[in-house]
Amino acid sequence: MTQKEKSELTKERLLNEAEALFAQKGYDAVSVREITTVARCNLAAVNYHFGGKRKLYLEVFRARWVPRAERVQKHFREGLAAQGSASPTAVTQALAEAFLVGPLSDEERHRHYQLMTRELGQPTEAFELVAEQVMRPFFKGLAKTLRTAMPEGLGKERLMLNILSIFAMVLYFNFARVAVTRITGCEYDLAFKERLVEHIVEFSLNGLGGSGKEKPE
Amino acid sequence: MTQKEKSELTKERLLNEAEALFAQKGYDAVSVREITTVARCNLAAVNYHFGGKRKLYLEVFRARWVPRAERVQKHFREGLAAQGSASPTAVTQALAEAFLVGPLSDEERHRHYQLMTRELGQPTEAFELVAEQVMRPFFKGLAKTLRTAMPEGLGKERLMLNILSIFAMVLYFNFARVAVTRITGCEYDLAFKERLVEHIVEFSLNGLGGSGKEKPE
DNA sequence: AATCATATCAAACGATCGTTTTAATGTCAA
DNA sequence: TTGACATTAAAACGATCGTTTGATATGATT
Repeated sequence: MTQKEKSELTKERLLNEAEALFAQKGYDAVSVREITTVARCNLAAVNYHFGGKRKLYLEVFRARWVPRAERVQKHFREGLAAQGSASPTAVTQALAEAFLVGPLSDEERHRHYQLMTRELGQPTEAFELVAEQVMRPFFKGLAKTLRTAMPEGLGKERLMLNILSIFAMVLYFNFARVAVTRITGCEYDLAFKERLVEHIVEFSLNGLGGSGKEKPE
Repeated sequence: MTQKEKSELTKERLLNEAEALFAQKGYDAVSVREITTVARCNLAAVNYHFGGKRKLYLEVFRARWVPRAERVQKHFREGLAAQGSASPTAVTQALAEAFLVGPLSDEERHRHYQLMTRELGQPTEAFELVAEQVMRPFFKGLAKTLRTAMPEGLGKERLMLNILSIFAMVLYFNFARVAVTRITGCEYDLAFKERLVEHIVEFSLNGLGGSGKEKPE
């Protein structure tokens, strides 16, 4: 193995472990020593390869988060195309499927949304990256897709709020797993996650009305 | 002013400033020196009055967060009673009103949900407090209220998921204000917050279907 | 084989962290 | 007024933080 390849492996390990730790504990709660220890390399490696802790954090988003988000988006577009329709039902179904199941492993998805939620609550430079390279093009395309299938009277803002509300549930049920488990008593096994997808799709499409018609007062 | 009263004022200032900083930056990103500086007291005051940084954090939840949550719950119950009905519509309306407007000032509410969301994503001892003293009784009562108004076939789990989904939106739109502003282009002024309440209520009740009927394919 | 560039390493840097210690100050009862 | 007590204040503690340094080892180049 060449020198260059070994160096690349070290960078890979650092990115992987850094992402896992940042997602799990947040930027401030993770030390460079902790990262380099689990990545089995020297303390100075972070500064040597990335130029510092902050830049490693940003590189996690550049080299890991953004590409993964693009994979999810691609999966969504293909799923929507496969349905042959851009109705709200089809879009919602495809959205929920892509973001809750999609091309990611469960562990990957958990990390993904943890990082995202942290940035949402406390935006840093990384959020600029995500907003510009991932969110903006996605929302632009999605709004265009949906506009043709929804009533013309529906303003752009309402459209955005609808999409954001679906996101809210997706992020929440991934971010707050521990709490959700505690409240519902359900572990995040395959069966529960399937029910979760079903619920979010149904709720997004029909709200409370979908899972039970309102009794007359 | 007596000695005791002055001491209480110091504790009050510490609790207030600590809560604001913890909500804004998260536990790890806030130092005891920062808290004591903005609270205009000595560095040692945190240890003297609360026994340490961790215990101050817990006291923020005990003395500030839990009582505030109980105020919100009281407001919800009264709002529901005023409607004279426990239909899903009435409950949703009362929920959204209590949690998005309710008895709290905007700043208070923002802090409240920031702290909550941080605990959801990374539960500490404080989450135990919240789960036991606030969430458990609330969900218990809410489930009981809703069960009579919803179809009998609707399982307890689905009921929980519906409530959690409303929570998800409430938390999200409070926690991710910066991002929401960035995406929608809307500032969190009074008008936008009113539209937000309207949206969440409508979305919770009718999903996407409520804000625009699906076009035939 | 000799030279150079690169990656890794142990060690130490100054800064800041939460906490403790010790002294000074103010308050209230006796 | 004096002694006891509670609170504040300044200073220092050891630990850990992110980063830098200089030495060493390793692979590539001439």
